[in-house]
Amino acid sequence: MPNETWQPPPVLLTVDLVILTLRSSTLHVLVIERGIAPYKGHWALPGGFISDAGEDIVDAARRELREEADLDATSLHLEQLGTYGRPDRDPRGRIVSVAHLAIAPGLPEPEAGTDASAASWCPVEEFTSGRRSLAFDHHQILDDGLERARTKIEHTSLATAFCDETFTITDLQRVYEAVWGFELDPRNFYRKVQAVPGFLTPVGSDRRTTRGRPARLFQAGPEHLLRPPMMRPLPPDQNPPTQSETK
Amino acid sequence: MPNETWQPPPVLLTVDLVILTLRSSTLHVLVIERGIAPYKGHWALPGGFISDAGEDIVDAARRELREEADLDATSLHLEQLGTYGRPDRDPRGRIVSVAHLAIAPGLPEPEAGTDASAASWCPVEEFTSGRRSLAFDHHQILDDGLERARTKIEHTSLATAFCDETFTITDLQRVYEAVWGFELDPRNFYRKVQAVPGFLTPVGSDRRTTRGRPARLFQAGPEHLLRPPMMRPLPPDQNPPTQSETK
DNA sequence: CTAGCTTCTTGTCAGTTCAACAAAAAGCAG
DNA sequence: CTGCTTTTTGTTGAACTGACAAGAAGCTAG
Repeated sequence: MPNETWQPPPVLLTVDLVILTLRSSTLHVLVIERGIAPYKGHWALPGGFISDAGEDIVDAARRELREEADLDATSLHLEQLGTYGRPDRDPRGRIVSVAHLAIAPGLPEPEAGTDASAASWCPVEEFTSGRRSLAFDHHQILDDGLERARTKIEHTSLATAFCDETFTITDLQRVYEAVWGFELDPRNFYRKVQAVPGFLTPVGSDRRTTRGRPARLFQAGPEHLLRPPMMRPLPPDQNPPTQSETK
Repeated sequence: MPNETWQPPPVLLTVDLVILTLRSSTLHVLVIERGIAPYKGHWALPGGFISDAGEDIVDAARRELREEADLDATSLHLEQLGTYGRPDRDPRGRIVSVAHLAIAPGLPEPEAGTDASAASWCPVEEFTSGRRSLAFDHHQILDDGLERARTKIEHTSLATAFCDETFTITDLQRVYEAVWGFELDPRNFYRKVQAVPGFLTPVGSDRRTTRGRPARLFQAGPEHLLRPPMMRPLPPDQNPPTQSETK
């Protein structure tokens, strides 16, 4: 019970970033090699302290995005993921981190930031498989970010955030396949995405070609919520009882 | 750029709670009348400061749930909603709040807690309609909590958290209707929920009755993710173009 | 104790969607 | 032109959806 003299204990606030992108059809996350203690020399998610008492949290996330990844937050998707405050998560003391999820299209190779000795894109599979590990509770944060991405591309247009301004339907399919981790039928995918009102806007008869038949170009449509959603099939180990079988 | 002497600014951390329940088929939220400044005498969401530097955030939420609402957190749904840290959100200074969403079944009339002069269930419609207002940015938090509930009962079993241990399918339908704000066909609803594998487990031939034919009793099943999801129909103002019309 | 009322449960049926596969279209390389 | 790749359009049977009818199982009133 708080008495008259009790004062709430102050904590230090950081932002951490799960920045995802697609490189050669594989899902990558941006990680840094820590240049300072604790966990010096280990891999970690980019992030840092709130810079001053007047800085909004999302502004801090945007700033770190710029400082540590040289990415412009105005052009890419950024959302709050969750707040991680286990008392023992940081050996320096009570440090609470507001994690964010960022989705970036394409490519630019990142540069080392202020307190990171190296920053690089790494396939997420390196971490989910356990081959590489992350400092602090960043493994948990990454898992939560991936799960958020997996479920959110089901019923929102988030997948378009992985693509450039204009893209083909096959480009979009690569996003779904990389995030979900299995392949989809191109013919059914092709019609399904176009059947969702407001998901995609065709950009005038423009096309682009590499090897096969040229593909139509689209851009993200006005609708953020996908109805009907792009439901991923259940894992193949489950035998889904159909409504008729159940009766 | 942080120099050698720079120290991250400490902030004060609070937890706030959006506690939802159903009373006579209407969605209610628990609000308190603030007993202390700021906003003394205004309505607000229950919440409070982290009690000490070693308290985990979710533990703080559980504690506030007990202190301010006399609810046992072990038996009800509690999840993190989001973190609100606009620099000007609290006139006392830089106070960051980790909001949580709690779902409670039924009934007990709450009692006034430590720094709340009154606590009571209030229909959410009072706030969403603008008839009543909330202190701080709690209106935003409530809106976010409601939206989270609306979308989450679509593809998770969250709706069962509004019900008692055992419940009828009509009970469950009332939850969906209250949260979504419109009525559903009982006959289609009846079969739809039972067609989702793992959503409901029938409890042995038990029944219960008030006026009509006795209804079967169920309890929450083992599955947390609903496949297929309980999709709400789109708002009636939209004319959904069918796939065949689109072609 | 039967008629009527309420609520729960099962049936039915047409329109729509979905997944799997075939096939056509459109470019390029040789 | 022939073959190869990739994109786009068709087809088809099974499954799901939403709207509604009808039966089942209690209670209450007369």
